[in-house]
Amino acid sequence: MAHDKSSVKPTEAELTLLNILWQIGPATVRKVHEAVSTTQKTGYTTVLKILQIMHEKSLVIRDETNRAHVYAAANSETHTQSSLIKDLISKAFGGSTSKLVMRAIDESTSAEEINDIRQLLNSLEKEV
Amino acid sequence: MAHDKSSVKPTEAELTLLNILWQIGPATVRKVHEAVSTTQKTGYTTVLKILQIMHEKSLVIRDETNRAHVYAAANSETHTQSSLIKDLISKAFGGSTSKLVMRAIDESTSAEEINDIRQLLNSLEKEV
DNA sequence: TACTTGTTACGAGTACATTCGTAACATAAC
DNA sequence: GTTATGTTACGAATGTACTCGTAACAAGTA
Repeated sequence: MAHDKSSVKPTEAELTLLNILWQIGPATVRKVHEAVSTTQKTGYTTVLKILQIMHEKSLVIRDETNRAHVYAAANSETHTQSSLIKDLISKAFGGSTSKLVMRAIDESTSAEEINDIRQLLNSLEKEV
Repeated sequence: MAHDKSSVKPTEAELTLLNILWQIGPATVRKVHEAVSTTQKTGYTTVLKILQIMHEKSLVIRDETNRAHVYAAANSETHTQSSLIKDLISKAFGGSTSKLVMRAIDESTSAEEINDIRQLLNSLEKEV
């Protein structure tokens, strides 16, 4: 029950590795370590250990066919993003999605970003 | 430098207490504990200790005039919400605000919520 | 003054997150 | 078969979050 798939919130270090796995797809520890090393200085066994813990938590799946195990994210990026957003909405926005959206748009200084959001809204208007 | 005002991200327990302080305004430990007790079973000294830690981190300010100190959130709810959103955007949405907004809207099942967001978008369209 | 009440301060224990060194192991190269 | 290389597994150390019991203290009450 404790390590139920949907109830596990990845930690910060775990989220970093998930981002890499979503980007490059299933990968060995070595590949993940190479990728993470471009932005941080983290030891190889640290990456290994975190992936092992994530495996215990079912945050990743692991193919043990070859000697170098191949890790992959257990959940899609979309699914994880949704769950992180829901968590933030409930803890900091009183459960109100629209409040979060408004606050996010307040932060959006880039014109391109605003355009993206505007287009999204337009398509929403048409659908409903 | 470590406890610079803007760089401190409240922990989960801290955010719970901040929510209470934003709601009821400046309050003693007793008041905060009473409020938190309606939804959780947390000891009085636990609330006290967390408020003391938050004071060290400058997440709250404290009036020591009376024997029972009066605590208040150091930053506005809006400011804190913005900083939490920025954090999430950078860690789980590749820095893209619009991606977060889209994902948030995907989650928004309530018609009322969607209406709120639509109105927000309409006002945005007019402004720009 | 002694007692009761309510408060802050302190310290310790538990749990989790993160780090990495070392050992154990498998496989390939020689 | 021995060695070198690359891998996983294990365990320990550190730091942070959270919890609460107990002590110390302040102030009113009898």
